[in-house]
Amino acid sequence: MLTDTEKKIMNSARAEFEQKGFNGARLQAIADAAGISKPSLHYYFRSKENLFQKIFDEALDEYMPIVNTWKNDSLTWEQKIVSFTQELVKYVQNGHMLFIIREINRNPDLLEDRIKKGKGTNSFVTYFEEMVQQDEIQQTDSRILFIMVHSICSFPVLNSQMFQKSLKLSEKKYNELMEDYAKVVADLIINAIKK
Amino acid sequence: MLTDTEKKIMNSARAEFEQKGFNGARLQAIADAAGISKPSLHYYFRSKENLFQKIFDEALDEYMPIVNTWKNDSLTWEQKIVSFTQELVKYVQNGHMLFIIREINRNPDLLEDRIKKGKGTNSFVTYFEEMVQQDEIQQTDSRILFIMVHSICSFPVLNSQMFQKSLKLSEKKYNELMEDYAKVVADLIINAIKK
DNA sequence: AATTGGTTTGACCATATGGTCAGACCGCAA
DNA sequence: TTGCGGTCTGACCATATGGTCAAACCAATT
Repeated sequence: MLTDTEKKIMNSARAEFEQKGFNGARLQAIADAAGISKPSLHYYFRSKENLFQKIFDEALDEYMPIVNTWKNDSLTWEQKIVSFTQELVKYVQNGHMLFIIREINRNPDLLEDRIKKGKGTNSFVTYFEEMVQQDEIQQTDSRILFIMVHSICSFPVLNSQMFQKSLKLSEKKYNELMEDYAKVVADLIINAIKK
Repeated sequence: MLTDTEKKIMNSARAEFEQKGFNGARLQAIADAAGISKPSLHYYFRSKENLFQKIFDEALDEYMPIVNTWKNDSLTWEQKIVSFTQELVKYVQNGHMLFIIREINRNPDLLEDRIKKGKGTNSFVTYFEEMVQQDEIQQTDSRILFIMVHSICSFPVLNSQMFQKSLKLSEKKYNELMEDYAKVVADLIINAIKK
């Protein structure tokens, strides 16, 4: 269990690391935001590296907890796709996607270490494999579908700044467009793979 | 025109900044890689900030020089999509996409400044607008199509590490899959928007 | 009141890093 | 040869930053 102080530290550390990245993050800033002194940081978490590991691990743990959609047998495959895309977009919007990608790129060992530690990347590959078996779906490589759906849902959030400028939209307008996007895109995907 | 030394510096600076990010990059490392001394860096480029700006601007300039596809009138719209997706995937693979996204996220002013400086983000929005007019295409929001196509092509490259682990593929196998991906995905997009 | 164990911090250290400066180096024109 | 403009660098500086340590603080126990 985490003490009160540890929670405060984790919270401000998460904010700092996510916004600035490992290299940009400052322990002093984390300490200040948590309302404690720098030595206290080291008292609870040995080092910057160690604190970062905790935050990063946590981010990967929380990566996509959207399993309900797939387990719900009363949904048709079309409904599952609609629900999944919407949930995924929503998830990425509040999530740690860019943080994870950025830091993995900085240091690929982060993923390797984690896999060695047992915790795999909990993916939804199998769900896609099953879905593609459906009679009404044309023959499709489930892996390609898997990658495509994730891309469609994640990238517009990651790259929002560029898209906003390209389309000359305010942040508000862009977010409005995103709501449409999630719906329209699900239909397009369904349309694309339906026989 | 750039002197020989300036070119060497730009090259090693580009490599360093792209791999480590602004905060992770070290001027000493750039100087070493260029085979010159640190003061020489400051002689040619006033400061780290300034050198970074040059590299970043250049990266944005080179962002997607794939205009030929669209200007080629002998191609059907289907062929254009096929060609465009393949070119785009190829571009992102060698490109600076993650670098750009990472740094914009670190400091959104980077984009703002550039737009104020006149250089817009050269997008392909208009091409999509025109294409969607086609009779054989069902009514589609060109902006959504624009975002979707870019996402499909860019994200698999950015997030390659995660996808590799999720799908339990070696880097080699993943790159092979990517070749299929570019083709298959074009068909899926066409299928999705065709009447 | 005194002791003890866990918690917290001011003061400090070693190192890394961006940046500066006086002077060396070098090709070339006078 | 000399002088000059441009190029280049060793030595140095100021500051930021991760990390340490001895001492203070404090609640609970005896």
